[in-house]
Amino acid sequence: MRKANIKKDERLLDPMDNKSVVDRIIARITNAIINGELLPGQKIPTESELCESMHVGRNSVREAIKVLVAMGVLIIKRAEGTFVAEGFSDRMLDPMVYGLILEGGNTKYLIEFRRMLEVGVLNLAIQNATEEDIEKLKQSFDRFCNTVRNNSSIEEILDADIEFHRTLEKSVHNPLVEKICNVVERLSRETRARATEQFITKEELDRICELHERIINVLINRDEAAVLGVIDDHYQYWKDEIK
Amino acid sequence: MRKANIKKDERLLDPMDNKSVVDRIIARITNAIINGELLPGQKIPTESELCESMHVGRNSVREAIKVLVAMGVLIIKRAEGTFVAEGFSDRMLDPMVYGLILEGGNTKYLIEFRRMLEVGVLNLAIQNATEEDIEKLKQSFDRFCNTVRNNSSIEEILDADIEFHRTLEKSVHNPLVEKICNVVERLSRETRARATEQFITKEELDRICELHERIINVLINRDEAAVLGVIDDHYQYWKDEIK
DNA sequence: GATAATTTGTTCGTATGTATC
DNA sequence: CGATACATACGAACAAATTAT
Repeated sequence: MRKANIKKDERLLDPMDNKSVVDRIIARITNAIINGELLPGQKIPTESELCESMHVGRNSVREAIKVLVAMGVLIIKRAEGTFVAEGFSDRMLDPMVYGLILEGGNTKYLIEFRRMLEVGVLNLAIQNATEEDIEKLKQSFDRFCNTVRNNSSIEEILDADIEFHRTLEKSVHNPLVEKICNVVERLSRETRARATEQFITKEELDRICELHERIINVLINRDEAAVLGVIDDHYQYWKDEIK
Repeated sequence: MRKANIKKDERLLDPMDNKSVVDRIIARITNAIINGELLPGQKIPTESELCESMHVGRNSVREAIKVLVAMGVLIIKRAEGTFVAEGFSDRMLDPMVYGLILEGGNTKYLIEFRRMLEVGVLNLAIQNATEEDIEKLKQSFDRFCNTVRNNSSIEEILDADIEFHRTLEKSVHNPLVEKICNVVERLSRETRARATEQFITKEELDRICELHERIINVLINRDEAAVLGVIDDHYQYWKDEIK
């Protein structure tokens, strides 16, 4: 009956007036988490208890919990209980993955975003990386070069490349940034595999090793001014893949 | 019986061997979307049909659909059917929101990420913005200055600021970047509100107008070298809010 | 080690609300 | 208005997994 007609886009947590029973349960649980009633790692009431306390059916409770589990907010341990997750979860970025797929496989936007992320990561690494981080990065670089010069398959080279970038991202010391980079890398892997097939000549492989070395040098010298140029050169290869 | 024992971390879509009935249904639907069997905007089979074709209970189908709806992958039109979403949905980033909350309200990571995004946005805008975009941004800047100098409330100033940044982000012409910035802005709004209360003196307000103007100038002059400095200055204010 | 209790997983049946024709 | 199709919601029952006794 009541038309509500709230402002409009003030969603994003706190549905509150969503008539759906399931949504109300979701809101109730998430609010409890936000308010600190439910702390990370803590056990939430059993399904039956939630049914009773909220006067709703068990199936509705289950649907609500399932949603939160899929989002990575709750973790179910069967026959033991349901618990609030602690910190980030991989699956929190899954919906973004679906979004990219539904966006029509437009890899252009993804590649552009990835480039943006890499620039940001290098900038942040310049600020936050420790000497130990840099040491690890050097080791990662050596492994990458060995892989490249060892006549490895594209898959292996790509893995080594990703490992290098992961190490770099770790040196930022920001789990949020790390998780997002993670997903973007996995998503753009196929595109990169196709792009990588093109510069399989020895000279190009040498050159890409050199580019990685330049990244390390920029980091060591904390040379912010050089960041954009390095990443741009690094991207020049598969830039043409953008259709 | 069969233990499968897949490689390892090859999750991220394609669970496939998850014993859970609900997860299998989710996998089936998402795979159909990825393979192109189900196209964006298309209607998926009814709950009953899915029950029958997969030999599972109706509740399991409902739980699976609920999950995908919560992720923004499916859209239910009551009494009409359930449809595959087209493109991004705001709720695809909700899980990230929860992730930040569970990460212990550590706003440091969020602010750092936001700063990274702004640098990236400005860089991309320099590459992609049209003259028309810049014109719109100037208008947005004027509105912002008027709001600031009109003795407005913090809320109003913040809204005007966000509007300015939204305009800037639009000029990047990348929906993925736009969506992510969107969410990050909404998330960091509270933190910024607290920070903004501190520099309420007239001189500071003038200065923040000037900073916005500098952003525009950097864009007009396509001055990539100045990007980092501008954003850093822009952040100097609420940098101390990082605890 | 075996049994019982607890808790989640799955299914079925049924009734209700809501939109379309 | 009625008929139909579909989603929403509840309740009951049994299966499976884990823990505690």
